[in-house]
Amino acid sequence: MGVKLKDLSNPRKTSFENLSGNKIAIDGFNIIYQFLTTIRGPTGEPLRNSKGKITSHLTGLFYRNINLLNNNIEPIYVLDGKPPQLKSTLIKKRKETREKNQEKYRKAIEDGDQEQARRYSHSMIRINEDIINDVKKVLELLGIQYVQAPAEGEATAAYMNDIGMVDYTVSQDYDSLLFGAKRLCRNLTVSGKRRIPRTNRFIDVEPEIIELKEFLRLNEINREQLVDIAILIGTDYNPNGFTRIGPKTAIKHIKKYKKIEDIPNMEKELELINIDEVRNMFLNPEVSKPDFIQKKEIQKEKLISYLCDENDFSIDRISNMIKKLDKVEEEKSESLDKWFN
DNA sequence: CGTTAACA
DNA sequence: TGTTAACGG
Repeated sequence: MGVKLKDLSNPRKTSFENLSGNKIAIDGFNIIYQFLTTIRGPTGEPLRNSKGKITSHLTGLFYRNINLLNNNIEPIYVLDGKPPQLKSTLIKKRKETREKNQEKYRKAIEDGDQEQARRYSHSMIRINEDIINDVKKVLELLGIQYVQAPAEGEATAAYMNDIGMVDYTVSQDYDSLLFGAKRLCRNLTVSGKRRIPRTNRFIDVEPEIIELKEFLRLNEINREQLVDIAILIGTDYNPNGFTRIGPKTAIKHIKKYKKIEDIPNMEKELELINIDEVRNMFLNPEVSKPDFIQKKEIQKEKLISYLCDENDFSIDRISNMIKKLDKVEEEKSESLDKWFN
C-alpha cells in the first residue's frame, strides 16, 4: 500500500517525451498489480487466453514497454524478493481483508450483482509464481532487463537510482523516496484519462516527478525526519501508524520536535513498535547491487509466438506494434547517419 | 491500461 | 480531427 505522502509532495509534470534517453527502475510488483486489477473485460473478469490463464499483465506489459522503447526510455524492472519479517503484520492484515472481499465477491456473483462483483473482483487476483514467470518471459523476449531484489524491490530500485545506475524509480507508491531514491516518477502511463473508482467521472492523469532533494527542501526536513513522518502516518512496517496522526500533524510535529521521541505524550504509542528497527528498514535496507545492465535485442518471432500462439493475442495488433518499433529504430539510425555525414 | 472503432 | 465508448484475451 505504501506511505501516504501525497499531501506533502511537490510533483512536477513530465511526459514520455521528456523522459527520452533516460533509464528507469520500475517497481515490478507495483506495475503488475496495476495491470492485473485494471485491465478487465466488461464483466470485471481479467483477460484470459483460451486455456483460461490470466493475460491482463501480458497485455499491459507489452503495450507499456513498446511505448517506453518508442520514446527511447530504457526500463529495468525490479522484482520483489523475500518480504522482510517486519512486514508480516501487514501481510496478515491484507490476507484477512482479501478473504473478506473474496467472500463478498462470491456473494455478489450468487446474487448476480455485477457492480458489487466488479468492485471486489480484484481481491481474487494474486501475484503468484506463474504470473512472475510470465512477466520474466515477456521481458526477456522484449530484450528488457530485470533484476531480482533480495527483499523490497523499491529499496533496490532506490539504491540503483542513488548510485546513478538509473535516472528515476517508477512506482505509484512513495516508499522509494524513503529508501533514498533521488527521483520518483509516478503515473508513467500513456493514456491521460483515468476513471475515479465507482464513479463516471474522469480525471487527467499525467506522469509526474518527485525529486527527493526538492521534497526535503520544501518541507525543511532531512531524510531521517521524512522517515519519522512516514512512521507517524503509517508504513508497511507499522501499518496503523500513530493514532490520530495524518500527514499534516506528522510534519508539524517533526518540524517542531525533530524526532518522534521528542514529541510530547508519545510514550504509549512508542511502546507498540520498535522504532529504530522500522527506521532502519528505510535508512539501511537490504539491497543488492545489480551487475552492469545493458538492454538486449527484442526477439520478434519468439515474442509473436508467445503472445499470439500461446496466449491468443491478435497477430495483427502485435505485429503492428512491433512494426511501429521498427519504424522508430529506423528513424533513429537515419538521424544518426546524418550526424556522421 | 492502452488500442481501436465509432461518431460528430 | 478530436473526443468517447467498447474491446482486447
